[in-house]
Amino acid sequence: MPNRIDADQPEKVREALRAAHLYYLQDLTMDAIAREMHTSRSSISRLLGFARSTGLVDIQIRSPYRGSSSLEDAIQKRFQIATHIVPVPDHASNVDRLERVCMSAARMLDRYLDSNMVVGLAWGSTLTAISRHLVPKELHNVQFVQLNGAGNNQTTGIVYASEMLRRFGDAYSGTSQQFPVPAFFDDPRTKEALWRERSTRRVLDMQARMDVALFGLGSPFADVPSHVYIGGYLEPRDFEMLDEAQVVGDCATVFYRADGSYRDIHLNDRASGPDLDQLRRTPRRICVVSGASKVASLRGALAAKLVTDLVIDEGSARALLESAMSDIEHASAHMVKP
Amino acid sequence: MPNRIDADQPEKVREALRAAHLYYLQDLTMDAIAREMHTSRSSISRLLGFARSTGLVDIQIRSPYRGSSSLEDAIQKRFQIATHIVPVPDHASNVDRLERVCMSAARMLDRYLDSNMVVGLAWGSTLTAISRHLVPKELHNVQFVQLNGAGNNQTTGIVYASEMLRRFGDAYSGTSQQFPVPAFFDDPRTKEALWRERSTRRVLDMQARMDVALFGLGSPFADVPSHVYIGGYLEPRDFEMLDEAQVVGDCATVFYRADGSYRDIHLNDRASGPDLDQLRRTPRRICVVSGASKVASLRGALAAKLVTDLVIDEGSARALLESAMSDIEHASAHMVKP
DNA sequence: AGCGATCGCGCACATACGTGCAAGGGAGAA
DNA sequence: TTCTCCCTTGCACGTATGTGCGCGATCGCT
Repeated sequence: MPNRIDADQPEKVREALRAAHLYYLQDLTMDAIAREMHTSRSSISRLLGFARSTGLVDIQIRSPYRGSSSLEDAIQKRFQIATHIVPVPDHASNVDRLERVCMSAARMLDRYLDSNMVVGLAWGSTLTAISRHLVPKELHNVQFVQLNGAGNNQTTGIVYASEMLRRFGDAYSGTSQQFPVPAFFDDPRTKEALWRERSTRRVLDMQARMDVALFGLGSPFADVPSHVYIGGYLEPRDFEMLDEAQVVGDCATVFYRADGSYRDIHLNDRASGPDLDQLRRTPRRICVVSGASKVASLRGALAAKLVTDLVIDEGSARALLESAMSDIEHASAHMVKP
Repeated sequence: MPNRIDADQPEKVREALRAAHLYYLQDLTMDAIAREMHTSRSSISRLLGFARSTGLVDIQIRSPYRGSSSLEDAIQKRFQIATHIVPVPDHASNVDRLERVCMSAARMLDRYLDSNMVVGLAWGSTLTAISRHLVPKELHNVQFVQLNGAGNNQTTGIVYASEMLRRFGDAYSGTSQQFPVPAFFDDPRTKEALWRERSTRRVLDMQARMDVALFGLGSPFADVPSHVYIGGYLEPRDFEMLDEAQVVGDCATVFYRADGSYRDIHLNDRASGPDLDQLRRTPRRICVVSGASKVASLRGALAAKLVTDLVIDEGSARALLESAMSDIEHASAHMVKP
């Protein structure tokens, strides 16, 4: 868990900066720094840990302009989106994989955020995992807004959602706006009514003004199906409808098909997530995907043009490309013998 | 010494990026990375060293908006320049101090540089030291140009100057333009004549188009007097002239007084360095100073408005402020009893 | 093909680093 | 004032990391 935000202990921050400067810019050993700063080596070790975890020290990996991974390049070319591949061994468990992708995503996130931005956050296991690994950055007037409700008929889920929002707010000194509605309504008319309420409108307006949206994807076929599918949010007959409608996944509770279509999926009328047409007006839409079982869902999201920036584990990236390749083969096979 | 530039071994770079990602973004131990990458732990250690030294991993210290060091703030306010204080213990030797300031400066430098820039480099012990600690960064079409000649009546100094330029060029994939003239001419007319030559004009034109200038300062009073004063560049009667003219220091062989004046110092007619009026048209002028014995020189340079960004060791920064404070006291003492 | 030079790799050792634990010290409450 | 609680510090230990050295592979030259 990251240390408390730094604004309150100016003395400690100064010492941490000095130690960090000596360690990272002058290559001194902690021992030498301890002598210079008249304290023990272990205190310096802790001080440096503090400096890292509070973002005073910022460690970035920069791929020398796109020559880094041919996988990244290939996806970039094929789908026209910026991609970050997260190296994860193929034999890693799904939990491990998610954790590692989200840790990497969290640490790359500050490249995308800046002061005065409105940032939309989906609610789900991906976002929760990311929120645990954020590295603070000093920003002003950042607003985080929840994209989809978290409640179901058993729990409001609000504690988890608000915990996640709080962590984002803490890390970037921003404010956060909860969206205290159920993930899915039983009756679309309730949603319509609530959507006209001014308190709801405030959230929706904020969503409409987003500069960045951050989300994972759901997949009904995933080895670890997303919250949405197992949390008691949907009834058996809802699942049947999903099946009939050939849904391959969802983004913040809004469902889509393999070809990216979604407008005529009735379940979406009851979903709390943002209208995807509107989501697409957000300039940057960062999608974090972990696990090859989500590739079908991802392809749907890509077809729907929901994603501008993708963070994905290596194995899934490979699977994504392969599935795209085999499409082409099928297509051309289809063409040569009509 | 930094590793060779990375463009030539794409495989090694890819591995280094992967290792760096796993180490810095996912917090794995080198041991774990070695297992994932099927190699030995020591190879990973070396690979990470490579990644750091080639700038694939970029470690920055960010002061949370100006709350960092009150010294930095104070100098900022008093002299209207951006300042970076380098922490160095007071008892450090002059060589140590220079080395550490220059290492820090080198590692901060990439903040200032970008593609397509023209960068002027003075020639002296400060710049040579900086050049030894540069961290590479992938840029395009950067041009480095030498600001002052290096030759004297005993040696051309060209090998050292070109070595320094080469290191800059290597680190930022730029080209470099030497300035193969003596530091000081014996006869100002020779300089005038040479300055009309087209080959010289090319260099001077480039200097006129600089986006960034990087230089140390000379001081005739410094504990370790700068190259200029001990390298056999000046005759005994030149020193007398400096004394008479009340010179306190030089920037790239061009001398100035405590009040910042320099136009009427005749020695400057024979100097190879840039006209200071012209230097001041360069948008960013970064000055690196190490050692309190250069404070008088620095004050002259500040009075002449030669500096927009200052990198200085802590002790000297303190000395600079104190000297400025005592001026004010004297001034006000003068005012209360006229 | 044979030979030497050169490079990269892993081993093993020395050093540097992170962290549980107990003691010290300061702030707040009684 | 005194007691208590909590936070911070340094110690000691185990782990993680850096590096000199020797071996084997590779490349180029004759």
